Amino acid sequence: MHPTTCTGTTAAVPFKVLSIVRVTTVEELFDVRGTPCSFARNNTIASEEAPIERVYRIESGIVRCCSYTEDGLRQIFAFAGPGDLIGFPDLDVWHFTAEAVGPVTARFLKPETLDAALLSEHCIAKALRRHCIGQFERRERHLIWLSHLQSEDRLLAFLEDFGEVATSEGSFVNLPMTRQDLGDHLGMTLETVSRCFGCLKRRGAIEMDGANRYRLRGQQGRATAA
Amino acid sequence: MHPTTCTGTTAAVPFKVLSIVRVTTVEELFDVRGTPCSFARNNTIASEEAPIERVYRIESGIVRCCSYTEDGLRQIFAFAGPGDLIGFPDLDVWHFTAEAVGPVTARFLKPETLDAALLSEHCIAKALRRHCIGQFERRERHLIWLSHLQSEDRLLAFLEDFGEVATSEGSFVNLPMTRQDLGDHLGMTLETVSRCFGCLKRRGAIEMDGANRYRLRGQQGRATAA
DNA sequence: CGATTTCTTGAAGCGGTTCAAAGTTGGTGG
DNA sequence: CCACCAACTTTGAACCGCTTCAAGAAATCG
Repeated sequence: MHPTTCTGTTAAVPFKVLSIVRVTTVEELFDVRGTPCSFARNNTIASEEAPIERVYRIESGIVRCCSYTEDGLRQIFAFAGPGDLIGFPDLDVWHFTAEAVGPVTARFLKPETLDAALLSEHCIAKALRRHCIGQFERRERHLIWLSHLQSEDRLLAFLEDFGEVATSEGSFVNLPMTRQDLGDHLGMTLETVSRCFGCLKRRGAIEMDGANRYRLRGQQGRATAA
Repeated sequence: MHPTTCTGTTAAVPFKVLSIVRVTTVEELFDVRGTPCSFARNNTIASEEAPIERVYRIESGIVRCCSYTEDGLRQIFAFAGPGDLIGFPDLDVWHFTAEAVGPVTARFLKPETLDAALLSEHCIAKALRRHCIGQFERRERHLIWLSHLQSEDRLLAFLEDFGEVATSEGSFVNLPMTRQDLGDHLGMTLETVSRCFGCLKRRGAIEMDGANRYRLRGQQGRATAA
């Protein structure tokens, strides 16, 4: 039907008029229509089972997306960082809990706003589909970590992955979450996480500056020989 | 824009004219436009990294969706059964391998066909988004199994889950996959899978008719006490 | 029927958990 | 500025569940 020019990256055009302008990317939509908000450390941004009244894009800080089992165990599915989206407009209720690991700033949209954009702009619909699939692939990678890597390599895989997204200051990467958080993400106890940090340091795979800042050192490969 | 009546379930209207008719559900789209095909046991339906030229809906049989790591280990993400969709139109290449566990029949569409439907029918777009999110939630449940349940409960959780979808003949559920397949799905060795079947039988949680047919027996709860 | 694959069972070894205690960090108030 | 407290991290030792290796039983197929 109406052919639409979809540019992948959009330069930050200084919009002042909100009404007529066509918004053709998800990023733009949040920039133009999103409402800023912020959360303190350990605040709950969204609760599992609660109705979805806002969908978020994180601006700064780290959010843990997790689920609590009936026996009180916690599984952290992902740590979401700046630029990441949280929530799908098509769902009625949250399927996970989102909590601020440290201070977090974000922007939110009403699901209806995003829904309307999906109807009128196929580019946005496609971008959202791809986003969903991307998350999907992340979960599958995570599954592979849990079933095929043992603790030390699991932690290393995470650190490599996290380094990609996280802002590295002076080439050290900030790790705002606790050992318990990491354990609940990687399916191991906090003690094992701590021990693995020790092993990785001794092995020379990582360097650390305090307990919460790390830097990868070269291509160290796996502890387990092929 | 054009408001469209979207009925969740569509009665099997006997269409003979393919051209003008509007197709408003994914099911209908596969029924009307899909091409039937079939695969023998252990045939590869799709290979990871290969371009996506067809998206499938399974009609009969079970398909394992998996990925092979560089060290030759296999992770089975899911066993797809009748009615399940395999492949996303938005991706260029397959992000997993799909193989027939036993004989499989399916229907396929060209991604372009589905893409076109997504553009013209918002109902279909929404249905596909929900499908994707559903798969997503499945992976997250799987993650919880892997990190918080031990082998016996993990197998039981799978058997409960699989029983939901699988066709039960005389209330026994057919389990066409091998112990190795189950192990690669549940993150344990084939020996452990076998041993867990033994434990579950002894516990009275399941009944078996041969090695590949099972039946759940009541609410047995978990082996691990709360 | 023999040949191959799949399943079951056993015994030893190892990785991660559990429980326990000490060390470290960061924030608060005297 | 230092003392104190709470939260977090590190380290140690015993224990347990799963893996590994190995052998035998059962099912499947030409």
